[in-house]
Amino acid sequence: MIEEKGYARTVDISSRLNIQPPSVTEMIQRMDEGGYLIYEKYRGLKLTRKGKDLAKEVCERHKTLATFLKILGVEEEIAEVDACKIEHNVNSKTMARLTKFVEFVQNSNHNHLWIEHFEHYALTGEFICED
Amino acid sequence: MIEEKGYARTVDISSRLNIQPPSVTEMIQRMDEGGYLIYEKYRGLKLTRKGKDLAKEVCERHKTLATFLKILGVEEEIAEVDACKIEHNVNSKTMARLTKFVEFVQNSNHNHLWIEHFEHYALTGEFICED
DNA sequence: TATGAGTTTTAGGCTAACCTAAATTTTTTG
DNA sequence: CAAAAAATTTAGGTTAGCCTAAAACTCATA
Repeated sequence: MIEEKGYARTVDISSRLNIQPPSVTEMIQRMDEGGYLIYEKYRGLKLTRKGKDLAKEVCERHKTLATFLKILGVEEEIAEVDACKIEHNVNSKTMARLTKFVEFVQNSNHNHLWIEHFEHYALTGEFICED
Repeated sequence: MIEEKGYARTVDISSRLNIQPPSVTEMIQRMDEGGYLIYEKYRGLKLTRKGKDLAKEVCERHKTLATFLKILGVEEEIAEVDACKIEHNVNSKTMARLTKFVEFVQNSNHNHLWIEHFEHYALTGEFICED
């Protein structure tokens, strides 16, 4: 519904995050104090530059983490949930490393044989040896 | 110092965790209520079976996560800190997958060429192609 | 344009996890 | 073995992040 309207109401956020509307208002007020958004009571809010930058960073962290977990064979849904739990807590050097890893797997041309080998190991406990 | 004595005092725990002694006492009391340990005021405490099992599980999670991050090239210290932050939040299916991955890297006989390739990529941004 | 449905906010409350200051207990030592 | 030092606990306070119930506001429409 957010997508249709082009903006989010308090209720939209509260149902998306599975929390009650007053919690949303409260957090909006704290984000206003922190300078992440500009807020006008009952009327709406707008992200500031600072807010947008943070949002973008967290989104990217999330995407990277989720993709990463999926590469390792974690189910989509679990990967998404776990990415949420990790995205705020991890050192940025760690994130940088995970990002590199995802790039490495996704951007190189030759198909990563080792991933198939890993999947085989995860499934059977056996190592495929090519010598 | 804990290692020398064979047991931990409130102060040992508080300095290890960088929190004040009253916070330690408080948590000990909560863990007592939860059945994770048996506690005698001013005298000491002892982990129950339940407490030991949980401790063991969290230790293993920690070890796996830290090893995992180090395999990906995260610095030792950062890996340890981040492992602490993640160890309580991640789905056990995800943990299982990470465990498999660590086993896969550590137990297979042939040296994982892809890790060298990844390190090269992380360093230079270039892919090594062998064809 | 007044009203009622729906939305948003306020008010007040809860718990977890920390804190400091002060009281209590244990341990050390002169 | 008593007094001082150290460790531990209690008492009381804070903040974040949630909650419910009630008040305030908006807006469509009758």
